[in-house]
Amino acid sequence: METRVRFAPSPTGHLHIGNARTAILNWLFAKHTHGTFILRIEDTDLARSADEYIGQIYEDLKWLGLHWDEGPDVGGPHQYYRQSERLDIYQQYAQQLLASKKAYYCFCTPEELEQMRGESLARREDVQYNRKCLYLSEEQQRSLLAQGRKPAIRFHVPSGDIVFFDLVKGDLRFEGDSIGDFVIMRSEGIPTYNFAAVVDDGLMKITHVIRGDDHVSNTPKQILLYRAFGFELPQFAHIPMILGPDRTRLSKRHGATSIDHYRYRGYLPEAIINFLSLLSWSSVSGDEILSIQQLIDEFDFRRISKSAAVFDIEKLNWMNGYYIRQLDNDRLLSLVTPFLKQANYDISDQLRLKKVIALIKDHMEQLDQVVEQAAIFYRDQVSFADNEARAVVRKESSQKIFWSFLRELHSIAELDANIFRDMMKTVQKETGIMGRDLWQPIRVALTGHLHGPELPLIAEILGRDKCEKFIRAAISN
RNA sequence: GUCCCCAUCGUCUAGUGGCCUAGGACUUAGGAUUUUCGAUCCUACAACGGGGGUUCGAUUCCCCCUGGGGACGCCA
Repeated sequence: METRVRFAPSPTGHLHIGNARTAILNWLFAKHTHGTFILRIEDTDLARSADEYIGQIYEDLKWLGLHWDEGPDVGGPHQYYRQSERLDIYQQYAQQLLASKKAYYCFCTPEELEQMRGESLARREDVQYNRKCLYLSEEQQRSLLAQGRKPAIRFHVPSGDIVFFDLVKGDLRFEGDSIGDFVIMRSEGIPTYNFAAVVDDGLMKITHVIRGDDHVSNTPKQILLYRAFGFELPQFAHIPMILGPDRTRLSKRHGATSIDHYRYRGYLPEAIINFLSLLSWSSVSGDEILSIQQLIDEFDFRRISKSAAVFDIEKLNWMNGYYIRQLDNDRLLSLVTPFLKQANYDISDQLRLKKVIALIKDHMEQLDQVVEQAAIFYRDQVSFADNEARAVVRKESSQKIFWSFLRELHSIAELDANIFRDMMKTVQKETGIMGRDLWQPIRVALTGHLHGPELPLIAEILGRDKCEKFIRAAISN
């Protein structure tokens, strides 16, 4: 049987890390099984949904490389793929439940419901709808309707346990009595999430529902709906949540959580996918650096752990740096160019830029760091990073080195890495200073930093004249 | 309050009764290399939440406790 999975985000903001992980897992599974990956936009929350976010979701997904086979923009055999365009379908299915008495009108107002909830809570009782409207007679309903009251529609939850097998959680059991009659249609004729999702998943013939852990308690409700409609039940796979460092659900207060933030900071999609895959999952081999193809090949629900995972930015950074180091220089050059342009660097000398990139490649964990890393090559004046750097330059021995270095510089016409090394040897002999004490002052004079890329190559790229200028500046500092 | 789920180094995880003196990765600390820095390589620190069972033997199976998370909405 062909597998059909869907990623169904709500356009209420940017694509979130957690949602992205859900999308990735759905996509990986679709690829693994040669199935169909569907994008469905769940925009039934009129107040919070916005069209602009739909475009952003497309962009983020495309950037990650997760292309969909059916969706609002590409169409497909189960038109439409935006819930706001399917309102009449939901209406029709709701009427069907009403007719078969599996659902009923509820005239309670939000205020009344709120009050009821408050009272139950105060009495330390279960907060469930009390089925007040279930017992309304036909006449009462008619008169309420005649008054112009707009009722919501509630599903009448039958008693009895609901059991199902979850691909990652295993056997799950819920007591029917612990589930209250839930609203499937709001008074304005808009479906609620649980209802719309089931109608769509049923109609779109979704075979596997892969989604976040936070939906497990929705699942029994949905199963009841599937049964009420006679839809074939999909397989469920509830993947663990991603947590912040304080072990609560990852959210804005933990820092950047939207995928586009990571895109703009210069994280690589393959690093993001690799990293996110490793949350609550591990490969059989234990390898952690895995290509997209390997992730597709190795996808297996049985290897997804049941417990939540903390999002560790440190490890993501390391992994992104690793992926950057693996990039070939031309590719890195093109990836990094937009950042340099944005920072107004004069990158007309591409040959020089290439040397710069090759040099700082090992020092980057995010692409946007190219701006600060390359800064030393695109300025006319050295500024010292901190007091420690300034102190190094001011040391008496450092000043000795500078004078000696300057003399050497005057004896040459052109500077390259090898000549620089020879010069350093001479300076060492002349001053009797060696090792760190010799190299660090020159590094700081040339770059302003205590740390940085290989010094001879820095000198080569800077060139004779700039080196002279910077050393002179360090002397008079 | 009710329902559901989870529990191995600081973090991500391996582990499905003996191979575990619990393995790997990130982080941190040392070292090697580099006459400097980074990258790289090596080494080290560091965990089975507690209590009961079952068993010849429990990280692994069962129960309780504790801790954490999620849901209980005319949000998704």
